[in-house]
Amino acid sequence: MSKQYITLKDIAKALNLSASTVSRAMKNNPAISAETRELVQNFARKHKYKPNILAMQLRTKRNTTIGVIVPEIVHYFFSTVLAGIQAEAEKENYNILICQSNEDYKKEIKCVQTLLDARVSGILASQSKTTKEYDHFQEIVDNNVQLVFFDRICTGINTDKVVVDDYEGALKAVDYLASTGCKRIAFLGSDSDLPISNNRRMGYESALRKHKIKVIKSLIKECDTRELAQKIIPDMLNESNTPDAFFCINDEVAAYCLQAVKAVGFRVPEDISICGFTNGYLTEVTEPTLTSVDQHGFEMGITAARLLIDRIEGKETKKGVVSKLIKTELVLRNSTR
Amino acid sequence: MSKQYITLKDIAKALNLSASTVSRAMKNNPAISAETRELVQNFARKHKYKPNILAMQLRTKRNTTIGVIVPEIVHYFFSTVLAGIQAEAEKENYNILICQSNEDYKKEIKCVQTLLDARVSGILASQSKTTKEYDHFQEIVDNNVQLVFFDRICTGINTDKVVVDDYEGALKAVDYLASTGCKRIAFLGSDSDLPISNNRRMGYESALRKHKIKVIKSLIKECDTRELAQKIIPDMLNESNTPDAFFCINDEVAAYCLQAVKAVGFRVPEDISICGFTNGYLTEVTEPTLTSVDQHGFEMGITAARLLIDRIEGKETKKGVVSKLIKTELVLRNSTR
DNA sequence: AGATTCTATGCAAACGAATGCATTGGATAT
DNA sequence: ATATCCAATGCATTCGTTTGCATAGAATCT
Repeated sequence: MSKQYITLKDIAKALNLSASTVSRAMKNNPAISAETRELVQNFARKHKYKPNILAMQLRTKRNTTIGVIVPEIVHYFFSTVLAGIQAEAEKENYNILICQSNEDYKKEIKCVQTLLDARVSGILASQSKTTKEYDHFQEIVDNNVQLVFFDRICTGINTDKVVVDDYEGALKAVDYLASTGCKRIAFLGSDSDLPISNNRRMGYESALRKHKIKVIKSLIKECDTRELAQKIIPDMLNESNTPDAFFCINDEVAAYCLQAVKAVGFRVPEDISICGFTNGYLTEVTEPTLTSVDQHGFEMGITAARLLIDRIEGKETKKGVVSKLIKTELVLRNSTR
Repeated sequence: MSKQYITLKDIAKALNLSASTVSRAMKNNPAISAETRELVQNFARKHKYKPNILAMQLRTKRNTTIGVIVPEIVHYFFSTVLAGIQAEAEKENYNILICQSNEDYKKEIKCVQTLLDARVSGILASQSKTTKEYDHFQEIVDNNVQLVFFDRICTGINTDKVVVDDYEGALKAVDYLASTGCKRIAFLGSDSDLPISNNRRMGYESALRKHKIKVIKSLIKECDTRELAQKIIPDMLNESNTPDAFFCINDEVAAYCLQAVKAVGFRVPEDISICGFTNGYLTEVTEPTLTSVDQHGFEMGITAARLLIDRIEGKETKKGVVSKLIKTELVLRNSTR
């Protein structure tokens, strides 16, 4: 279709030079005289010459596109990470190709295929919740394509990763809750296969131990969506010994938790404290506003992209697996004492 | 770096055929005998042959990547549109390259360059708020690259577009407000240069006229961010004749409006009704929940991608400009009577 | 002046796939 | 038996760049 772009050969012909000379002149190759260089570059500028990246990449076998696989685009945290990836990639003149798995294993496989087909030189991935097998990720590695996981890492495969310090985030949050007098702190988590949930539970338990509070099984639930929140939380509030705090796996659950708690007549934070995880849009518009653990998604995106690009360009030379931790930050608002 | 992929030539050598035969066999070219076809395709499958898209595109000069320019990725509406674009593009085996202008004119120019450099065959764009000149968009057209605007269209350039029916959305919302008895309905809009804001104001005014309510200048403000909301709204509430409804340009402003209104002691919706625009995450977690106009971002993404791909493939043959309207939907919740 | 070096350039072959145009061998027609 | 045709395959070129190597002419050395 579009064929209006001018090529090296066109320039060469116009200037009575060979394509190789033009190529070198454009790249400031010292073998080319200053005059010709100027001549060529001026001509190129004037005629808006754009090198054909396809041809370039075909020839040099190096490609400046990286692929990203996220479970969902319409999601505060992931879109924040995407923004970070985009920022860093752009700085390094990489393009990013984005795929969405929709939390679906089959779709995730298709994403991998799409990205490998596109010959990306590296992939940043966050695993879908439903993924239990890893052959598709293994295929990436087998094809010598760099792979870095972020946030939802894949435990079945040994490769670089960037994760939020979930343990520490949970620890700080629950420590804070306990230090303000909460004794029966509930943990609303996710599938315990997911490291992010598991690590937070460990942080949660550590904090409890630190405060000499017993870990009670019935206060730990798998509850990571709006639907589950609206089903599970009212039940928990009906039991004899109601929680006096909820530490939630994400802001959404925390927000619906807030509603459920208020609906039953408890005051927040006087009777029950609530803390979320993400620190996204929602935190400022709930009533009361929501205390939450910030995951620094933008920074995570930058870090992950940085690491991937360093791998691609051979600047990160560590032989084994590189793991980076992104620090969390507890942001206090009015849903906690 | 990555050179492990197997090529047509490799297959040819292994099977003692020529590359052209292999190429044709892979494409089910009838000139090739059934046996050879099977032979080749089985071999290819077994060795996970992936055609090199770069080479293919270089040769055929058609490229299946489309670029997208959005003002912000971390934004409910735009991320929804992105998801729609992604879904449609994937269905048609197109890849999408995403750029973010950050509402910055200079950055937007850079986005265009990046996408043209990448030789995308089409671009979907939503203009940044700060853009007042259009040379960069013109360059897209000049290079014979297809261009479709969505949502924030560029008035300075004559090309296909997909927009929300802002006029009708505003009309429906304000009509509803008036029909529930609101008499002094404020409009919190955006820069009047932006068609989306202007069209909504017109819808707003039409609704008022329909209900024989006078349009009052002081009830129309430019207020499209959290910061402005927190500054402007309290002032409006302090005036003698306070509004009894706010129709806001987005959910965010509506949510902060809600807070400001309640802070002064008004009840929502009894004293003052509030209506947002977007119908995103926020609407369910405010108190009361927020009535809002749904923009059907996902559908917009699909429609825009569809149109662009049809243009690229020559299936949309209309000579002039194609404009598509996405219908809105008023979603009633508890912030309106 | 002849040999050597350097400077600036061009030639040609890649990269991987697609494709118009041969070419081959066998089958059919005459 | 020869001419004709078709089916199946190969050759060679092309897309736009890059790059090792060759080469031309000028400059320097001896």
